[in-house]
Amino acid sequence: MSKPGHYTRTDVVETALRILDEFGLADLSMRRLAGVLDIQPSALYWHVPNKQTLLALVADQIIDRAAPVDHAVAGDWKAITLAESIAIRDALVAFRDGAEVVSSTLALGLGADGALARIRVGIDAVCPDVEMARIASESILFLILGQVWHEQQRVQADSLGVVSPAVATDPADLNLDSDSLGFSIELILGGLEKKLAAAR
Amino acid sequence: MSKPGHYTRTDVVETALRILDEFGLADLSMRRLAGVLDIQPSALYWHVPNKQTLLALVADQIIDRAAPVDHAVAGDWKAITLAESIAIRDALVAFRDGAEVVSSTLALGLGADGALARIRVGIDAVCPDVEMARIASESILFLILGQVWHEQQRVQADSLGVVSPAVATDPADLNLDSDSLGFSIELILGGLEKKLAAAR
DNA sequence: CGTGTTCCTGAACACTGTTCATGATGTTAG
DNA sequence: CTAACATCATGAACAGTGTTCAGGAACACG
Repeated sequence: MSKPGHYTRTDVVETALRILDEFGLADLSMRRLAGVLDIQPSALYWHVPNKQTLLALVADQIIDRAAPVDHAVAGDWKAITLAESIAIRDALVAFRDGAEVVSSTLALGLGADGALARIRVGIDAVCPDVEMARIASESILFLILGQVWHEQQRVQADSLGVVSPAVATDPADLNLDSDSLGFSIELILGGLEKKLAAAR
Repeated sequence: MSKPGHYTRTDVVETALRILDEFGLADLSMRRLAGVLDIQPSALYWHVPNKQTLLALVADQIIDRAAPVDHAVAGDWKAITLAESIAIRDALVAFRDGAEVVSSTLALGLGADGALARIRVGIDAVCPDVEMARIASESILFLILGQVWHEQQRVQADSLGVVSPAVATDPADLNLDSDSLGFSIELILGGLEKKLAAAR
């Protein structure tokens, strides 16, 4: 970095994203971000009203970078929803502390709505009750966020050497966790299918 | 407060719990806690190694105060699991920012394991696959935490007057949210029942 | 040339969690 | 009764945090 000229809002968000990925959310401070950009901390407040909305923009970036899903190749509505969910999971895993950032942004209602929208498309196609569809897709989103957050926090705890090496994160467990997320989503989709059949 | 004598660890945790409930997590600082106890902030570090474990103790208190469930009166395993889940939800709702405190404590693996244990009892009774039972109960816990966290954050946002009054929290919505949590848990339990039937 | 917008400086405010040497209690042992 | 000890607190300090604000360079437009 240390470009001499002026910065744009996009530059600030992208740099924040890099700091987040390299050093984690705890080390993503306004002063550090300003330092990397070779700028005074106060200068950041021209681009962004406060840190919370900065984090919301970061969260949006994380979600927006989730890989697209080809619905034709995926299959039926359950396969589509599952594929979209995995895509979002992968996007969260791609950045350090991604789940925590998106979680709090979502809780504050400041953005990252794209995630919910992508989960909903497959469900809306077969679920006429919009309230039911909302609850089901929100449930899946909570599942993803909770799981990935838990996983990422455990990785960080391991790297700090707090946990005994016997239970430390085995690389093989990551695939296993991906499977377990798929399994829990299948639980919800199976339950939803049952409800839909009963309603008809 | 402002008792002259010495304090015990329980006193500290209980006072923290009261501050949390009255002013929220953001206003629960070590200095404020010390101030309420009429004590220097450094004195807290005799009772507790750091703030994180203090919050873990607070989280444990929140979970421990969840109302017990009479399994005989509840019904089958699904009814038991649902009743336990609702009990935990109510415990989280009982304290301001309760879901956020328990969430982060759980993510850090510092406590609040009682919640997961209570959700598991009904599932373990019918699910022989322990891995499957673990995933299912964790899913339900994530669902509860995500939902209540979202709800509590929205209430706080409303009280700050950030949101338009038209979408502000209607007291009637609280029951509705309780219903929606029950519904999403039923989705998982229904899906699990399906998987169990298929396995046999 | 002057006016206005854009982006940034530098200092300050009011906090935060945490550490450390010191000290005042009260209990227990010789 | 006195000496030792664990218990619980003090007060100052350190190193950070998000945020505000008056001011100042650099550039574009008419």
